[in-house]
Amino acid sequence: MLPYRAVAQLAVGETDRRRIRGRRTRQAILTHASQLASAEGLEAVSLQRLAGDLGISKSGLFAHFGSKEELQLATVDEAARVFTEEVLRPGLKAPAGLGRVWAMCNAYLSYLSRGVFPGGCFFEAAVSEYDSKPGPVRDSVVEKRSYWVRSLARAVREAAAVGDVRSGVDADQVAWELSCLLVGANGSFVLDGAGGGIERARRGIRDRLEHIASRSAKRLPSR
Amino acid sequence: MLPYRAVAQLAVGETDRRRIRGRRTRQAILTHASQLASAEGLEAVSLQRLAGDLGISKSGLFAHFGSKEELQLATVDEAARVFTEEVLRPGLKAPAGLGRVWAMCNAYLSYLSRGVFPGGCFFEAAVSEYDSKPGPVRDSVVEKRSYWVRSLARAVREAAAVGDVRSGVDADQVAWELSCLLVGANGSFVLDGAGGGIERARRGIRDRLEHIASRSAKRLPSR
DNA sequence: AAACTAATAGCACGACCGGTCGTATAAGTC
DNA sequence: GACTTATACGACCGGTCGTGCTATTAGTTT
Repeated sequence: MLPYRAVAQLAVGETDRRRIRGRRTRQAILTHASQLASAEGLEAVSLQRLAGDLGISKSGLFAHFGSKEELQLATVDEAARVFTEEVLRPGLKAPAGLGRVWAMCNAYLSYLSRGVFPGGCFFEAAVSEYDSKPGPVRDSVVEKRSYWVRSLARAVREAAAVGDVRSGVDADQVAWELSCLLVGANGSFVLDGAGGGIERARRGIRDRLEHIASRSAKRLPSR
Repeated sequence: MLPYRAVAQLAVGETDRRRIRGRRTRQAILTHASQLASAEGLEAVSLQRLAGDLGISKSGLFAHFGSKEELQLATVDEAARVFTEEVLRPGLKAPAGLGRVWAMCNAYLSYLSRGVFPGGCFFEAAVSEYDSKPGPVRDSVVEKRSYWVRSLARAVREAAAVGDVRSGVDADQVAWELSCLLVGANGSFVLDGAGGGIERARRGIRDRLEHIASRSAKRLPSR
């Protein structure tokens, strides 16, 4: 591996402005940290490991964050940025209705199967790692995950508002069940790699959505 | 070959207090270790922590197992013993049919809400902790968890065999979806303590079972 | 009571952890 | 040129980890 300086300079080029180099390094750290954390857990990402992988010194890395916890929080934020880009944004492009709910679920399943994070969904891994470790990291992770489930619930309510959903359907219950199937897909995907769980989840979600669809709702696309 | 005296001691069995003392210590260690691991993860159960909690020395504890991995494997086995007693056995008491599937799911939900393990289901915690850490511990945990899902699938097939299930239903798909809802209940229970997720899961599972029930199937009890 | 042995304790090791410190270099400013 | 600030390095600290070696305690046998 090239020494750090060579890499940073290659990346930045000749029009070197101040602070750019540090930012690049920081971004490289966070990218690698979030990938690693999805697979091995946030706690397993030690300063030493991270610095070794990136070919920089532990103390140099440390100086970017000031504490382990700050590094972890920044890693979570980076993962949230990726999640927004890879799941929320494409899912919300679909027009409101059951089609949007379906698109959001498929965006999540695609994000899994494309291996955006090598260890499956970053937030599922982080939530189950931190579920009983109180502190800022847990708070951040839980909040960001719950935002996703709330977005699903909102999409279901919007679908009801545009007349896609039969009356008497509990939107929060539906969203909760959908998120269970998505989490299950993540689990199966992580455990046995293949896409079996993802197809199972797609089938289950389609069933569930067709079951609550009103007669006037459009048919769901195949994916 | 054992010396004759050792054979004699083995024959006397329970009346030998020397062996008893060691066994009781070992059992106390494993009970505490499995409880702790469900809440904080298997890796967080260090010899130091465990010995401190139990008021014994680290090396004394260590001598019972010979390695950290052996301790972890024994802890997993202990958790499996508890799971069998608290979930599988009561669930399988119900006669074959959809009622048994319902009973198994309810046994699991009861095992959650009674707090048999303080950190929710031991195996869900362990699986997500070890999903990308190859080795004997992962193998053991994954095998025991998949045994539970296979048991669910078998119960669904039995229900079909006794005529409780409409034709054309994919038993493995149903079992997979049920396990997703149960896992979701565990997640909600661990995250926000209350029984909201458990009731959500019960509702979802009941819906799902009624949806696949044949006309001849008996009504499900309230729980 | 002495001998024996399983169970437990004491102690030290090397590896790794997060974190601190002083120092060196590179780039921008005066 | 000298000065400033951002950036990274190497050496080191106290602490925890799993583990091994040796001593001690307690219960049984003779």
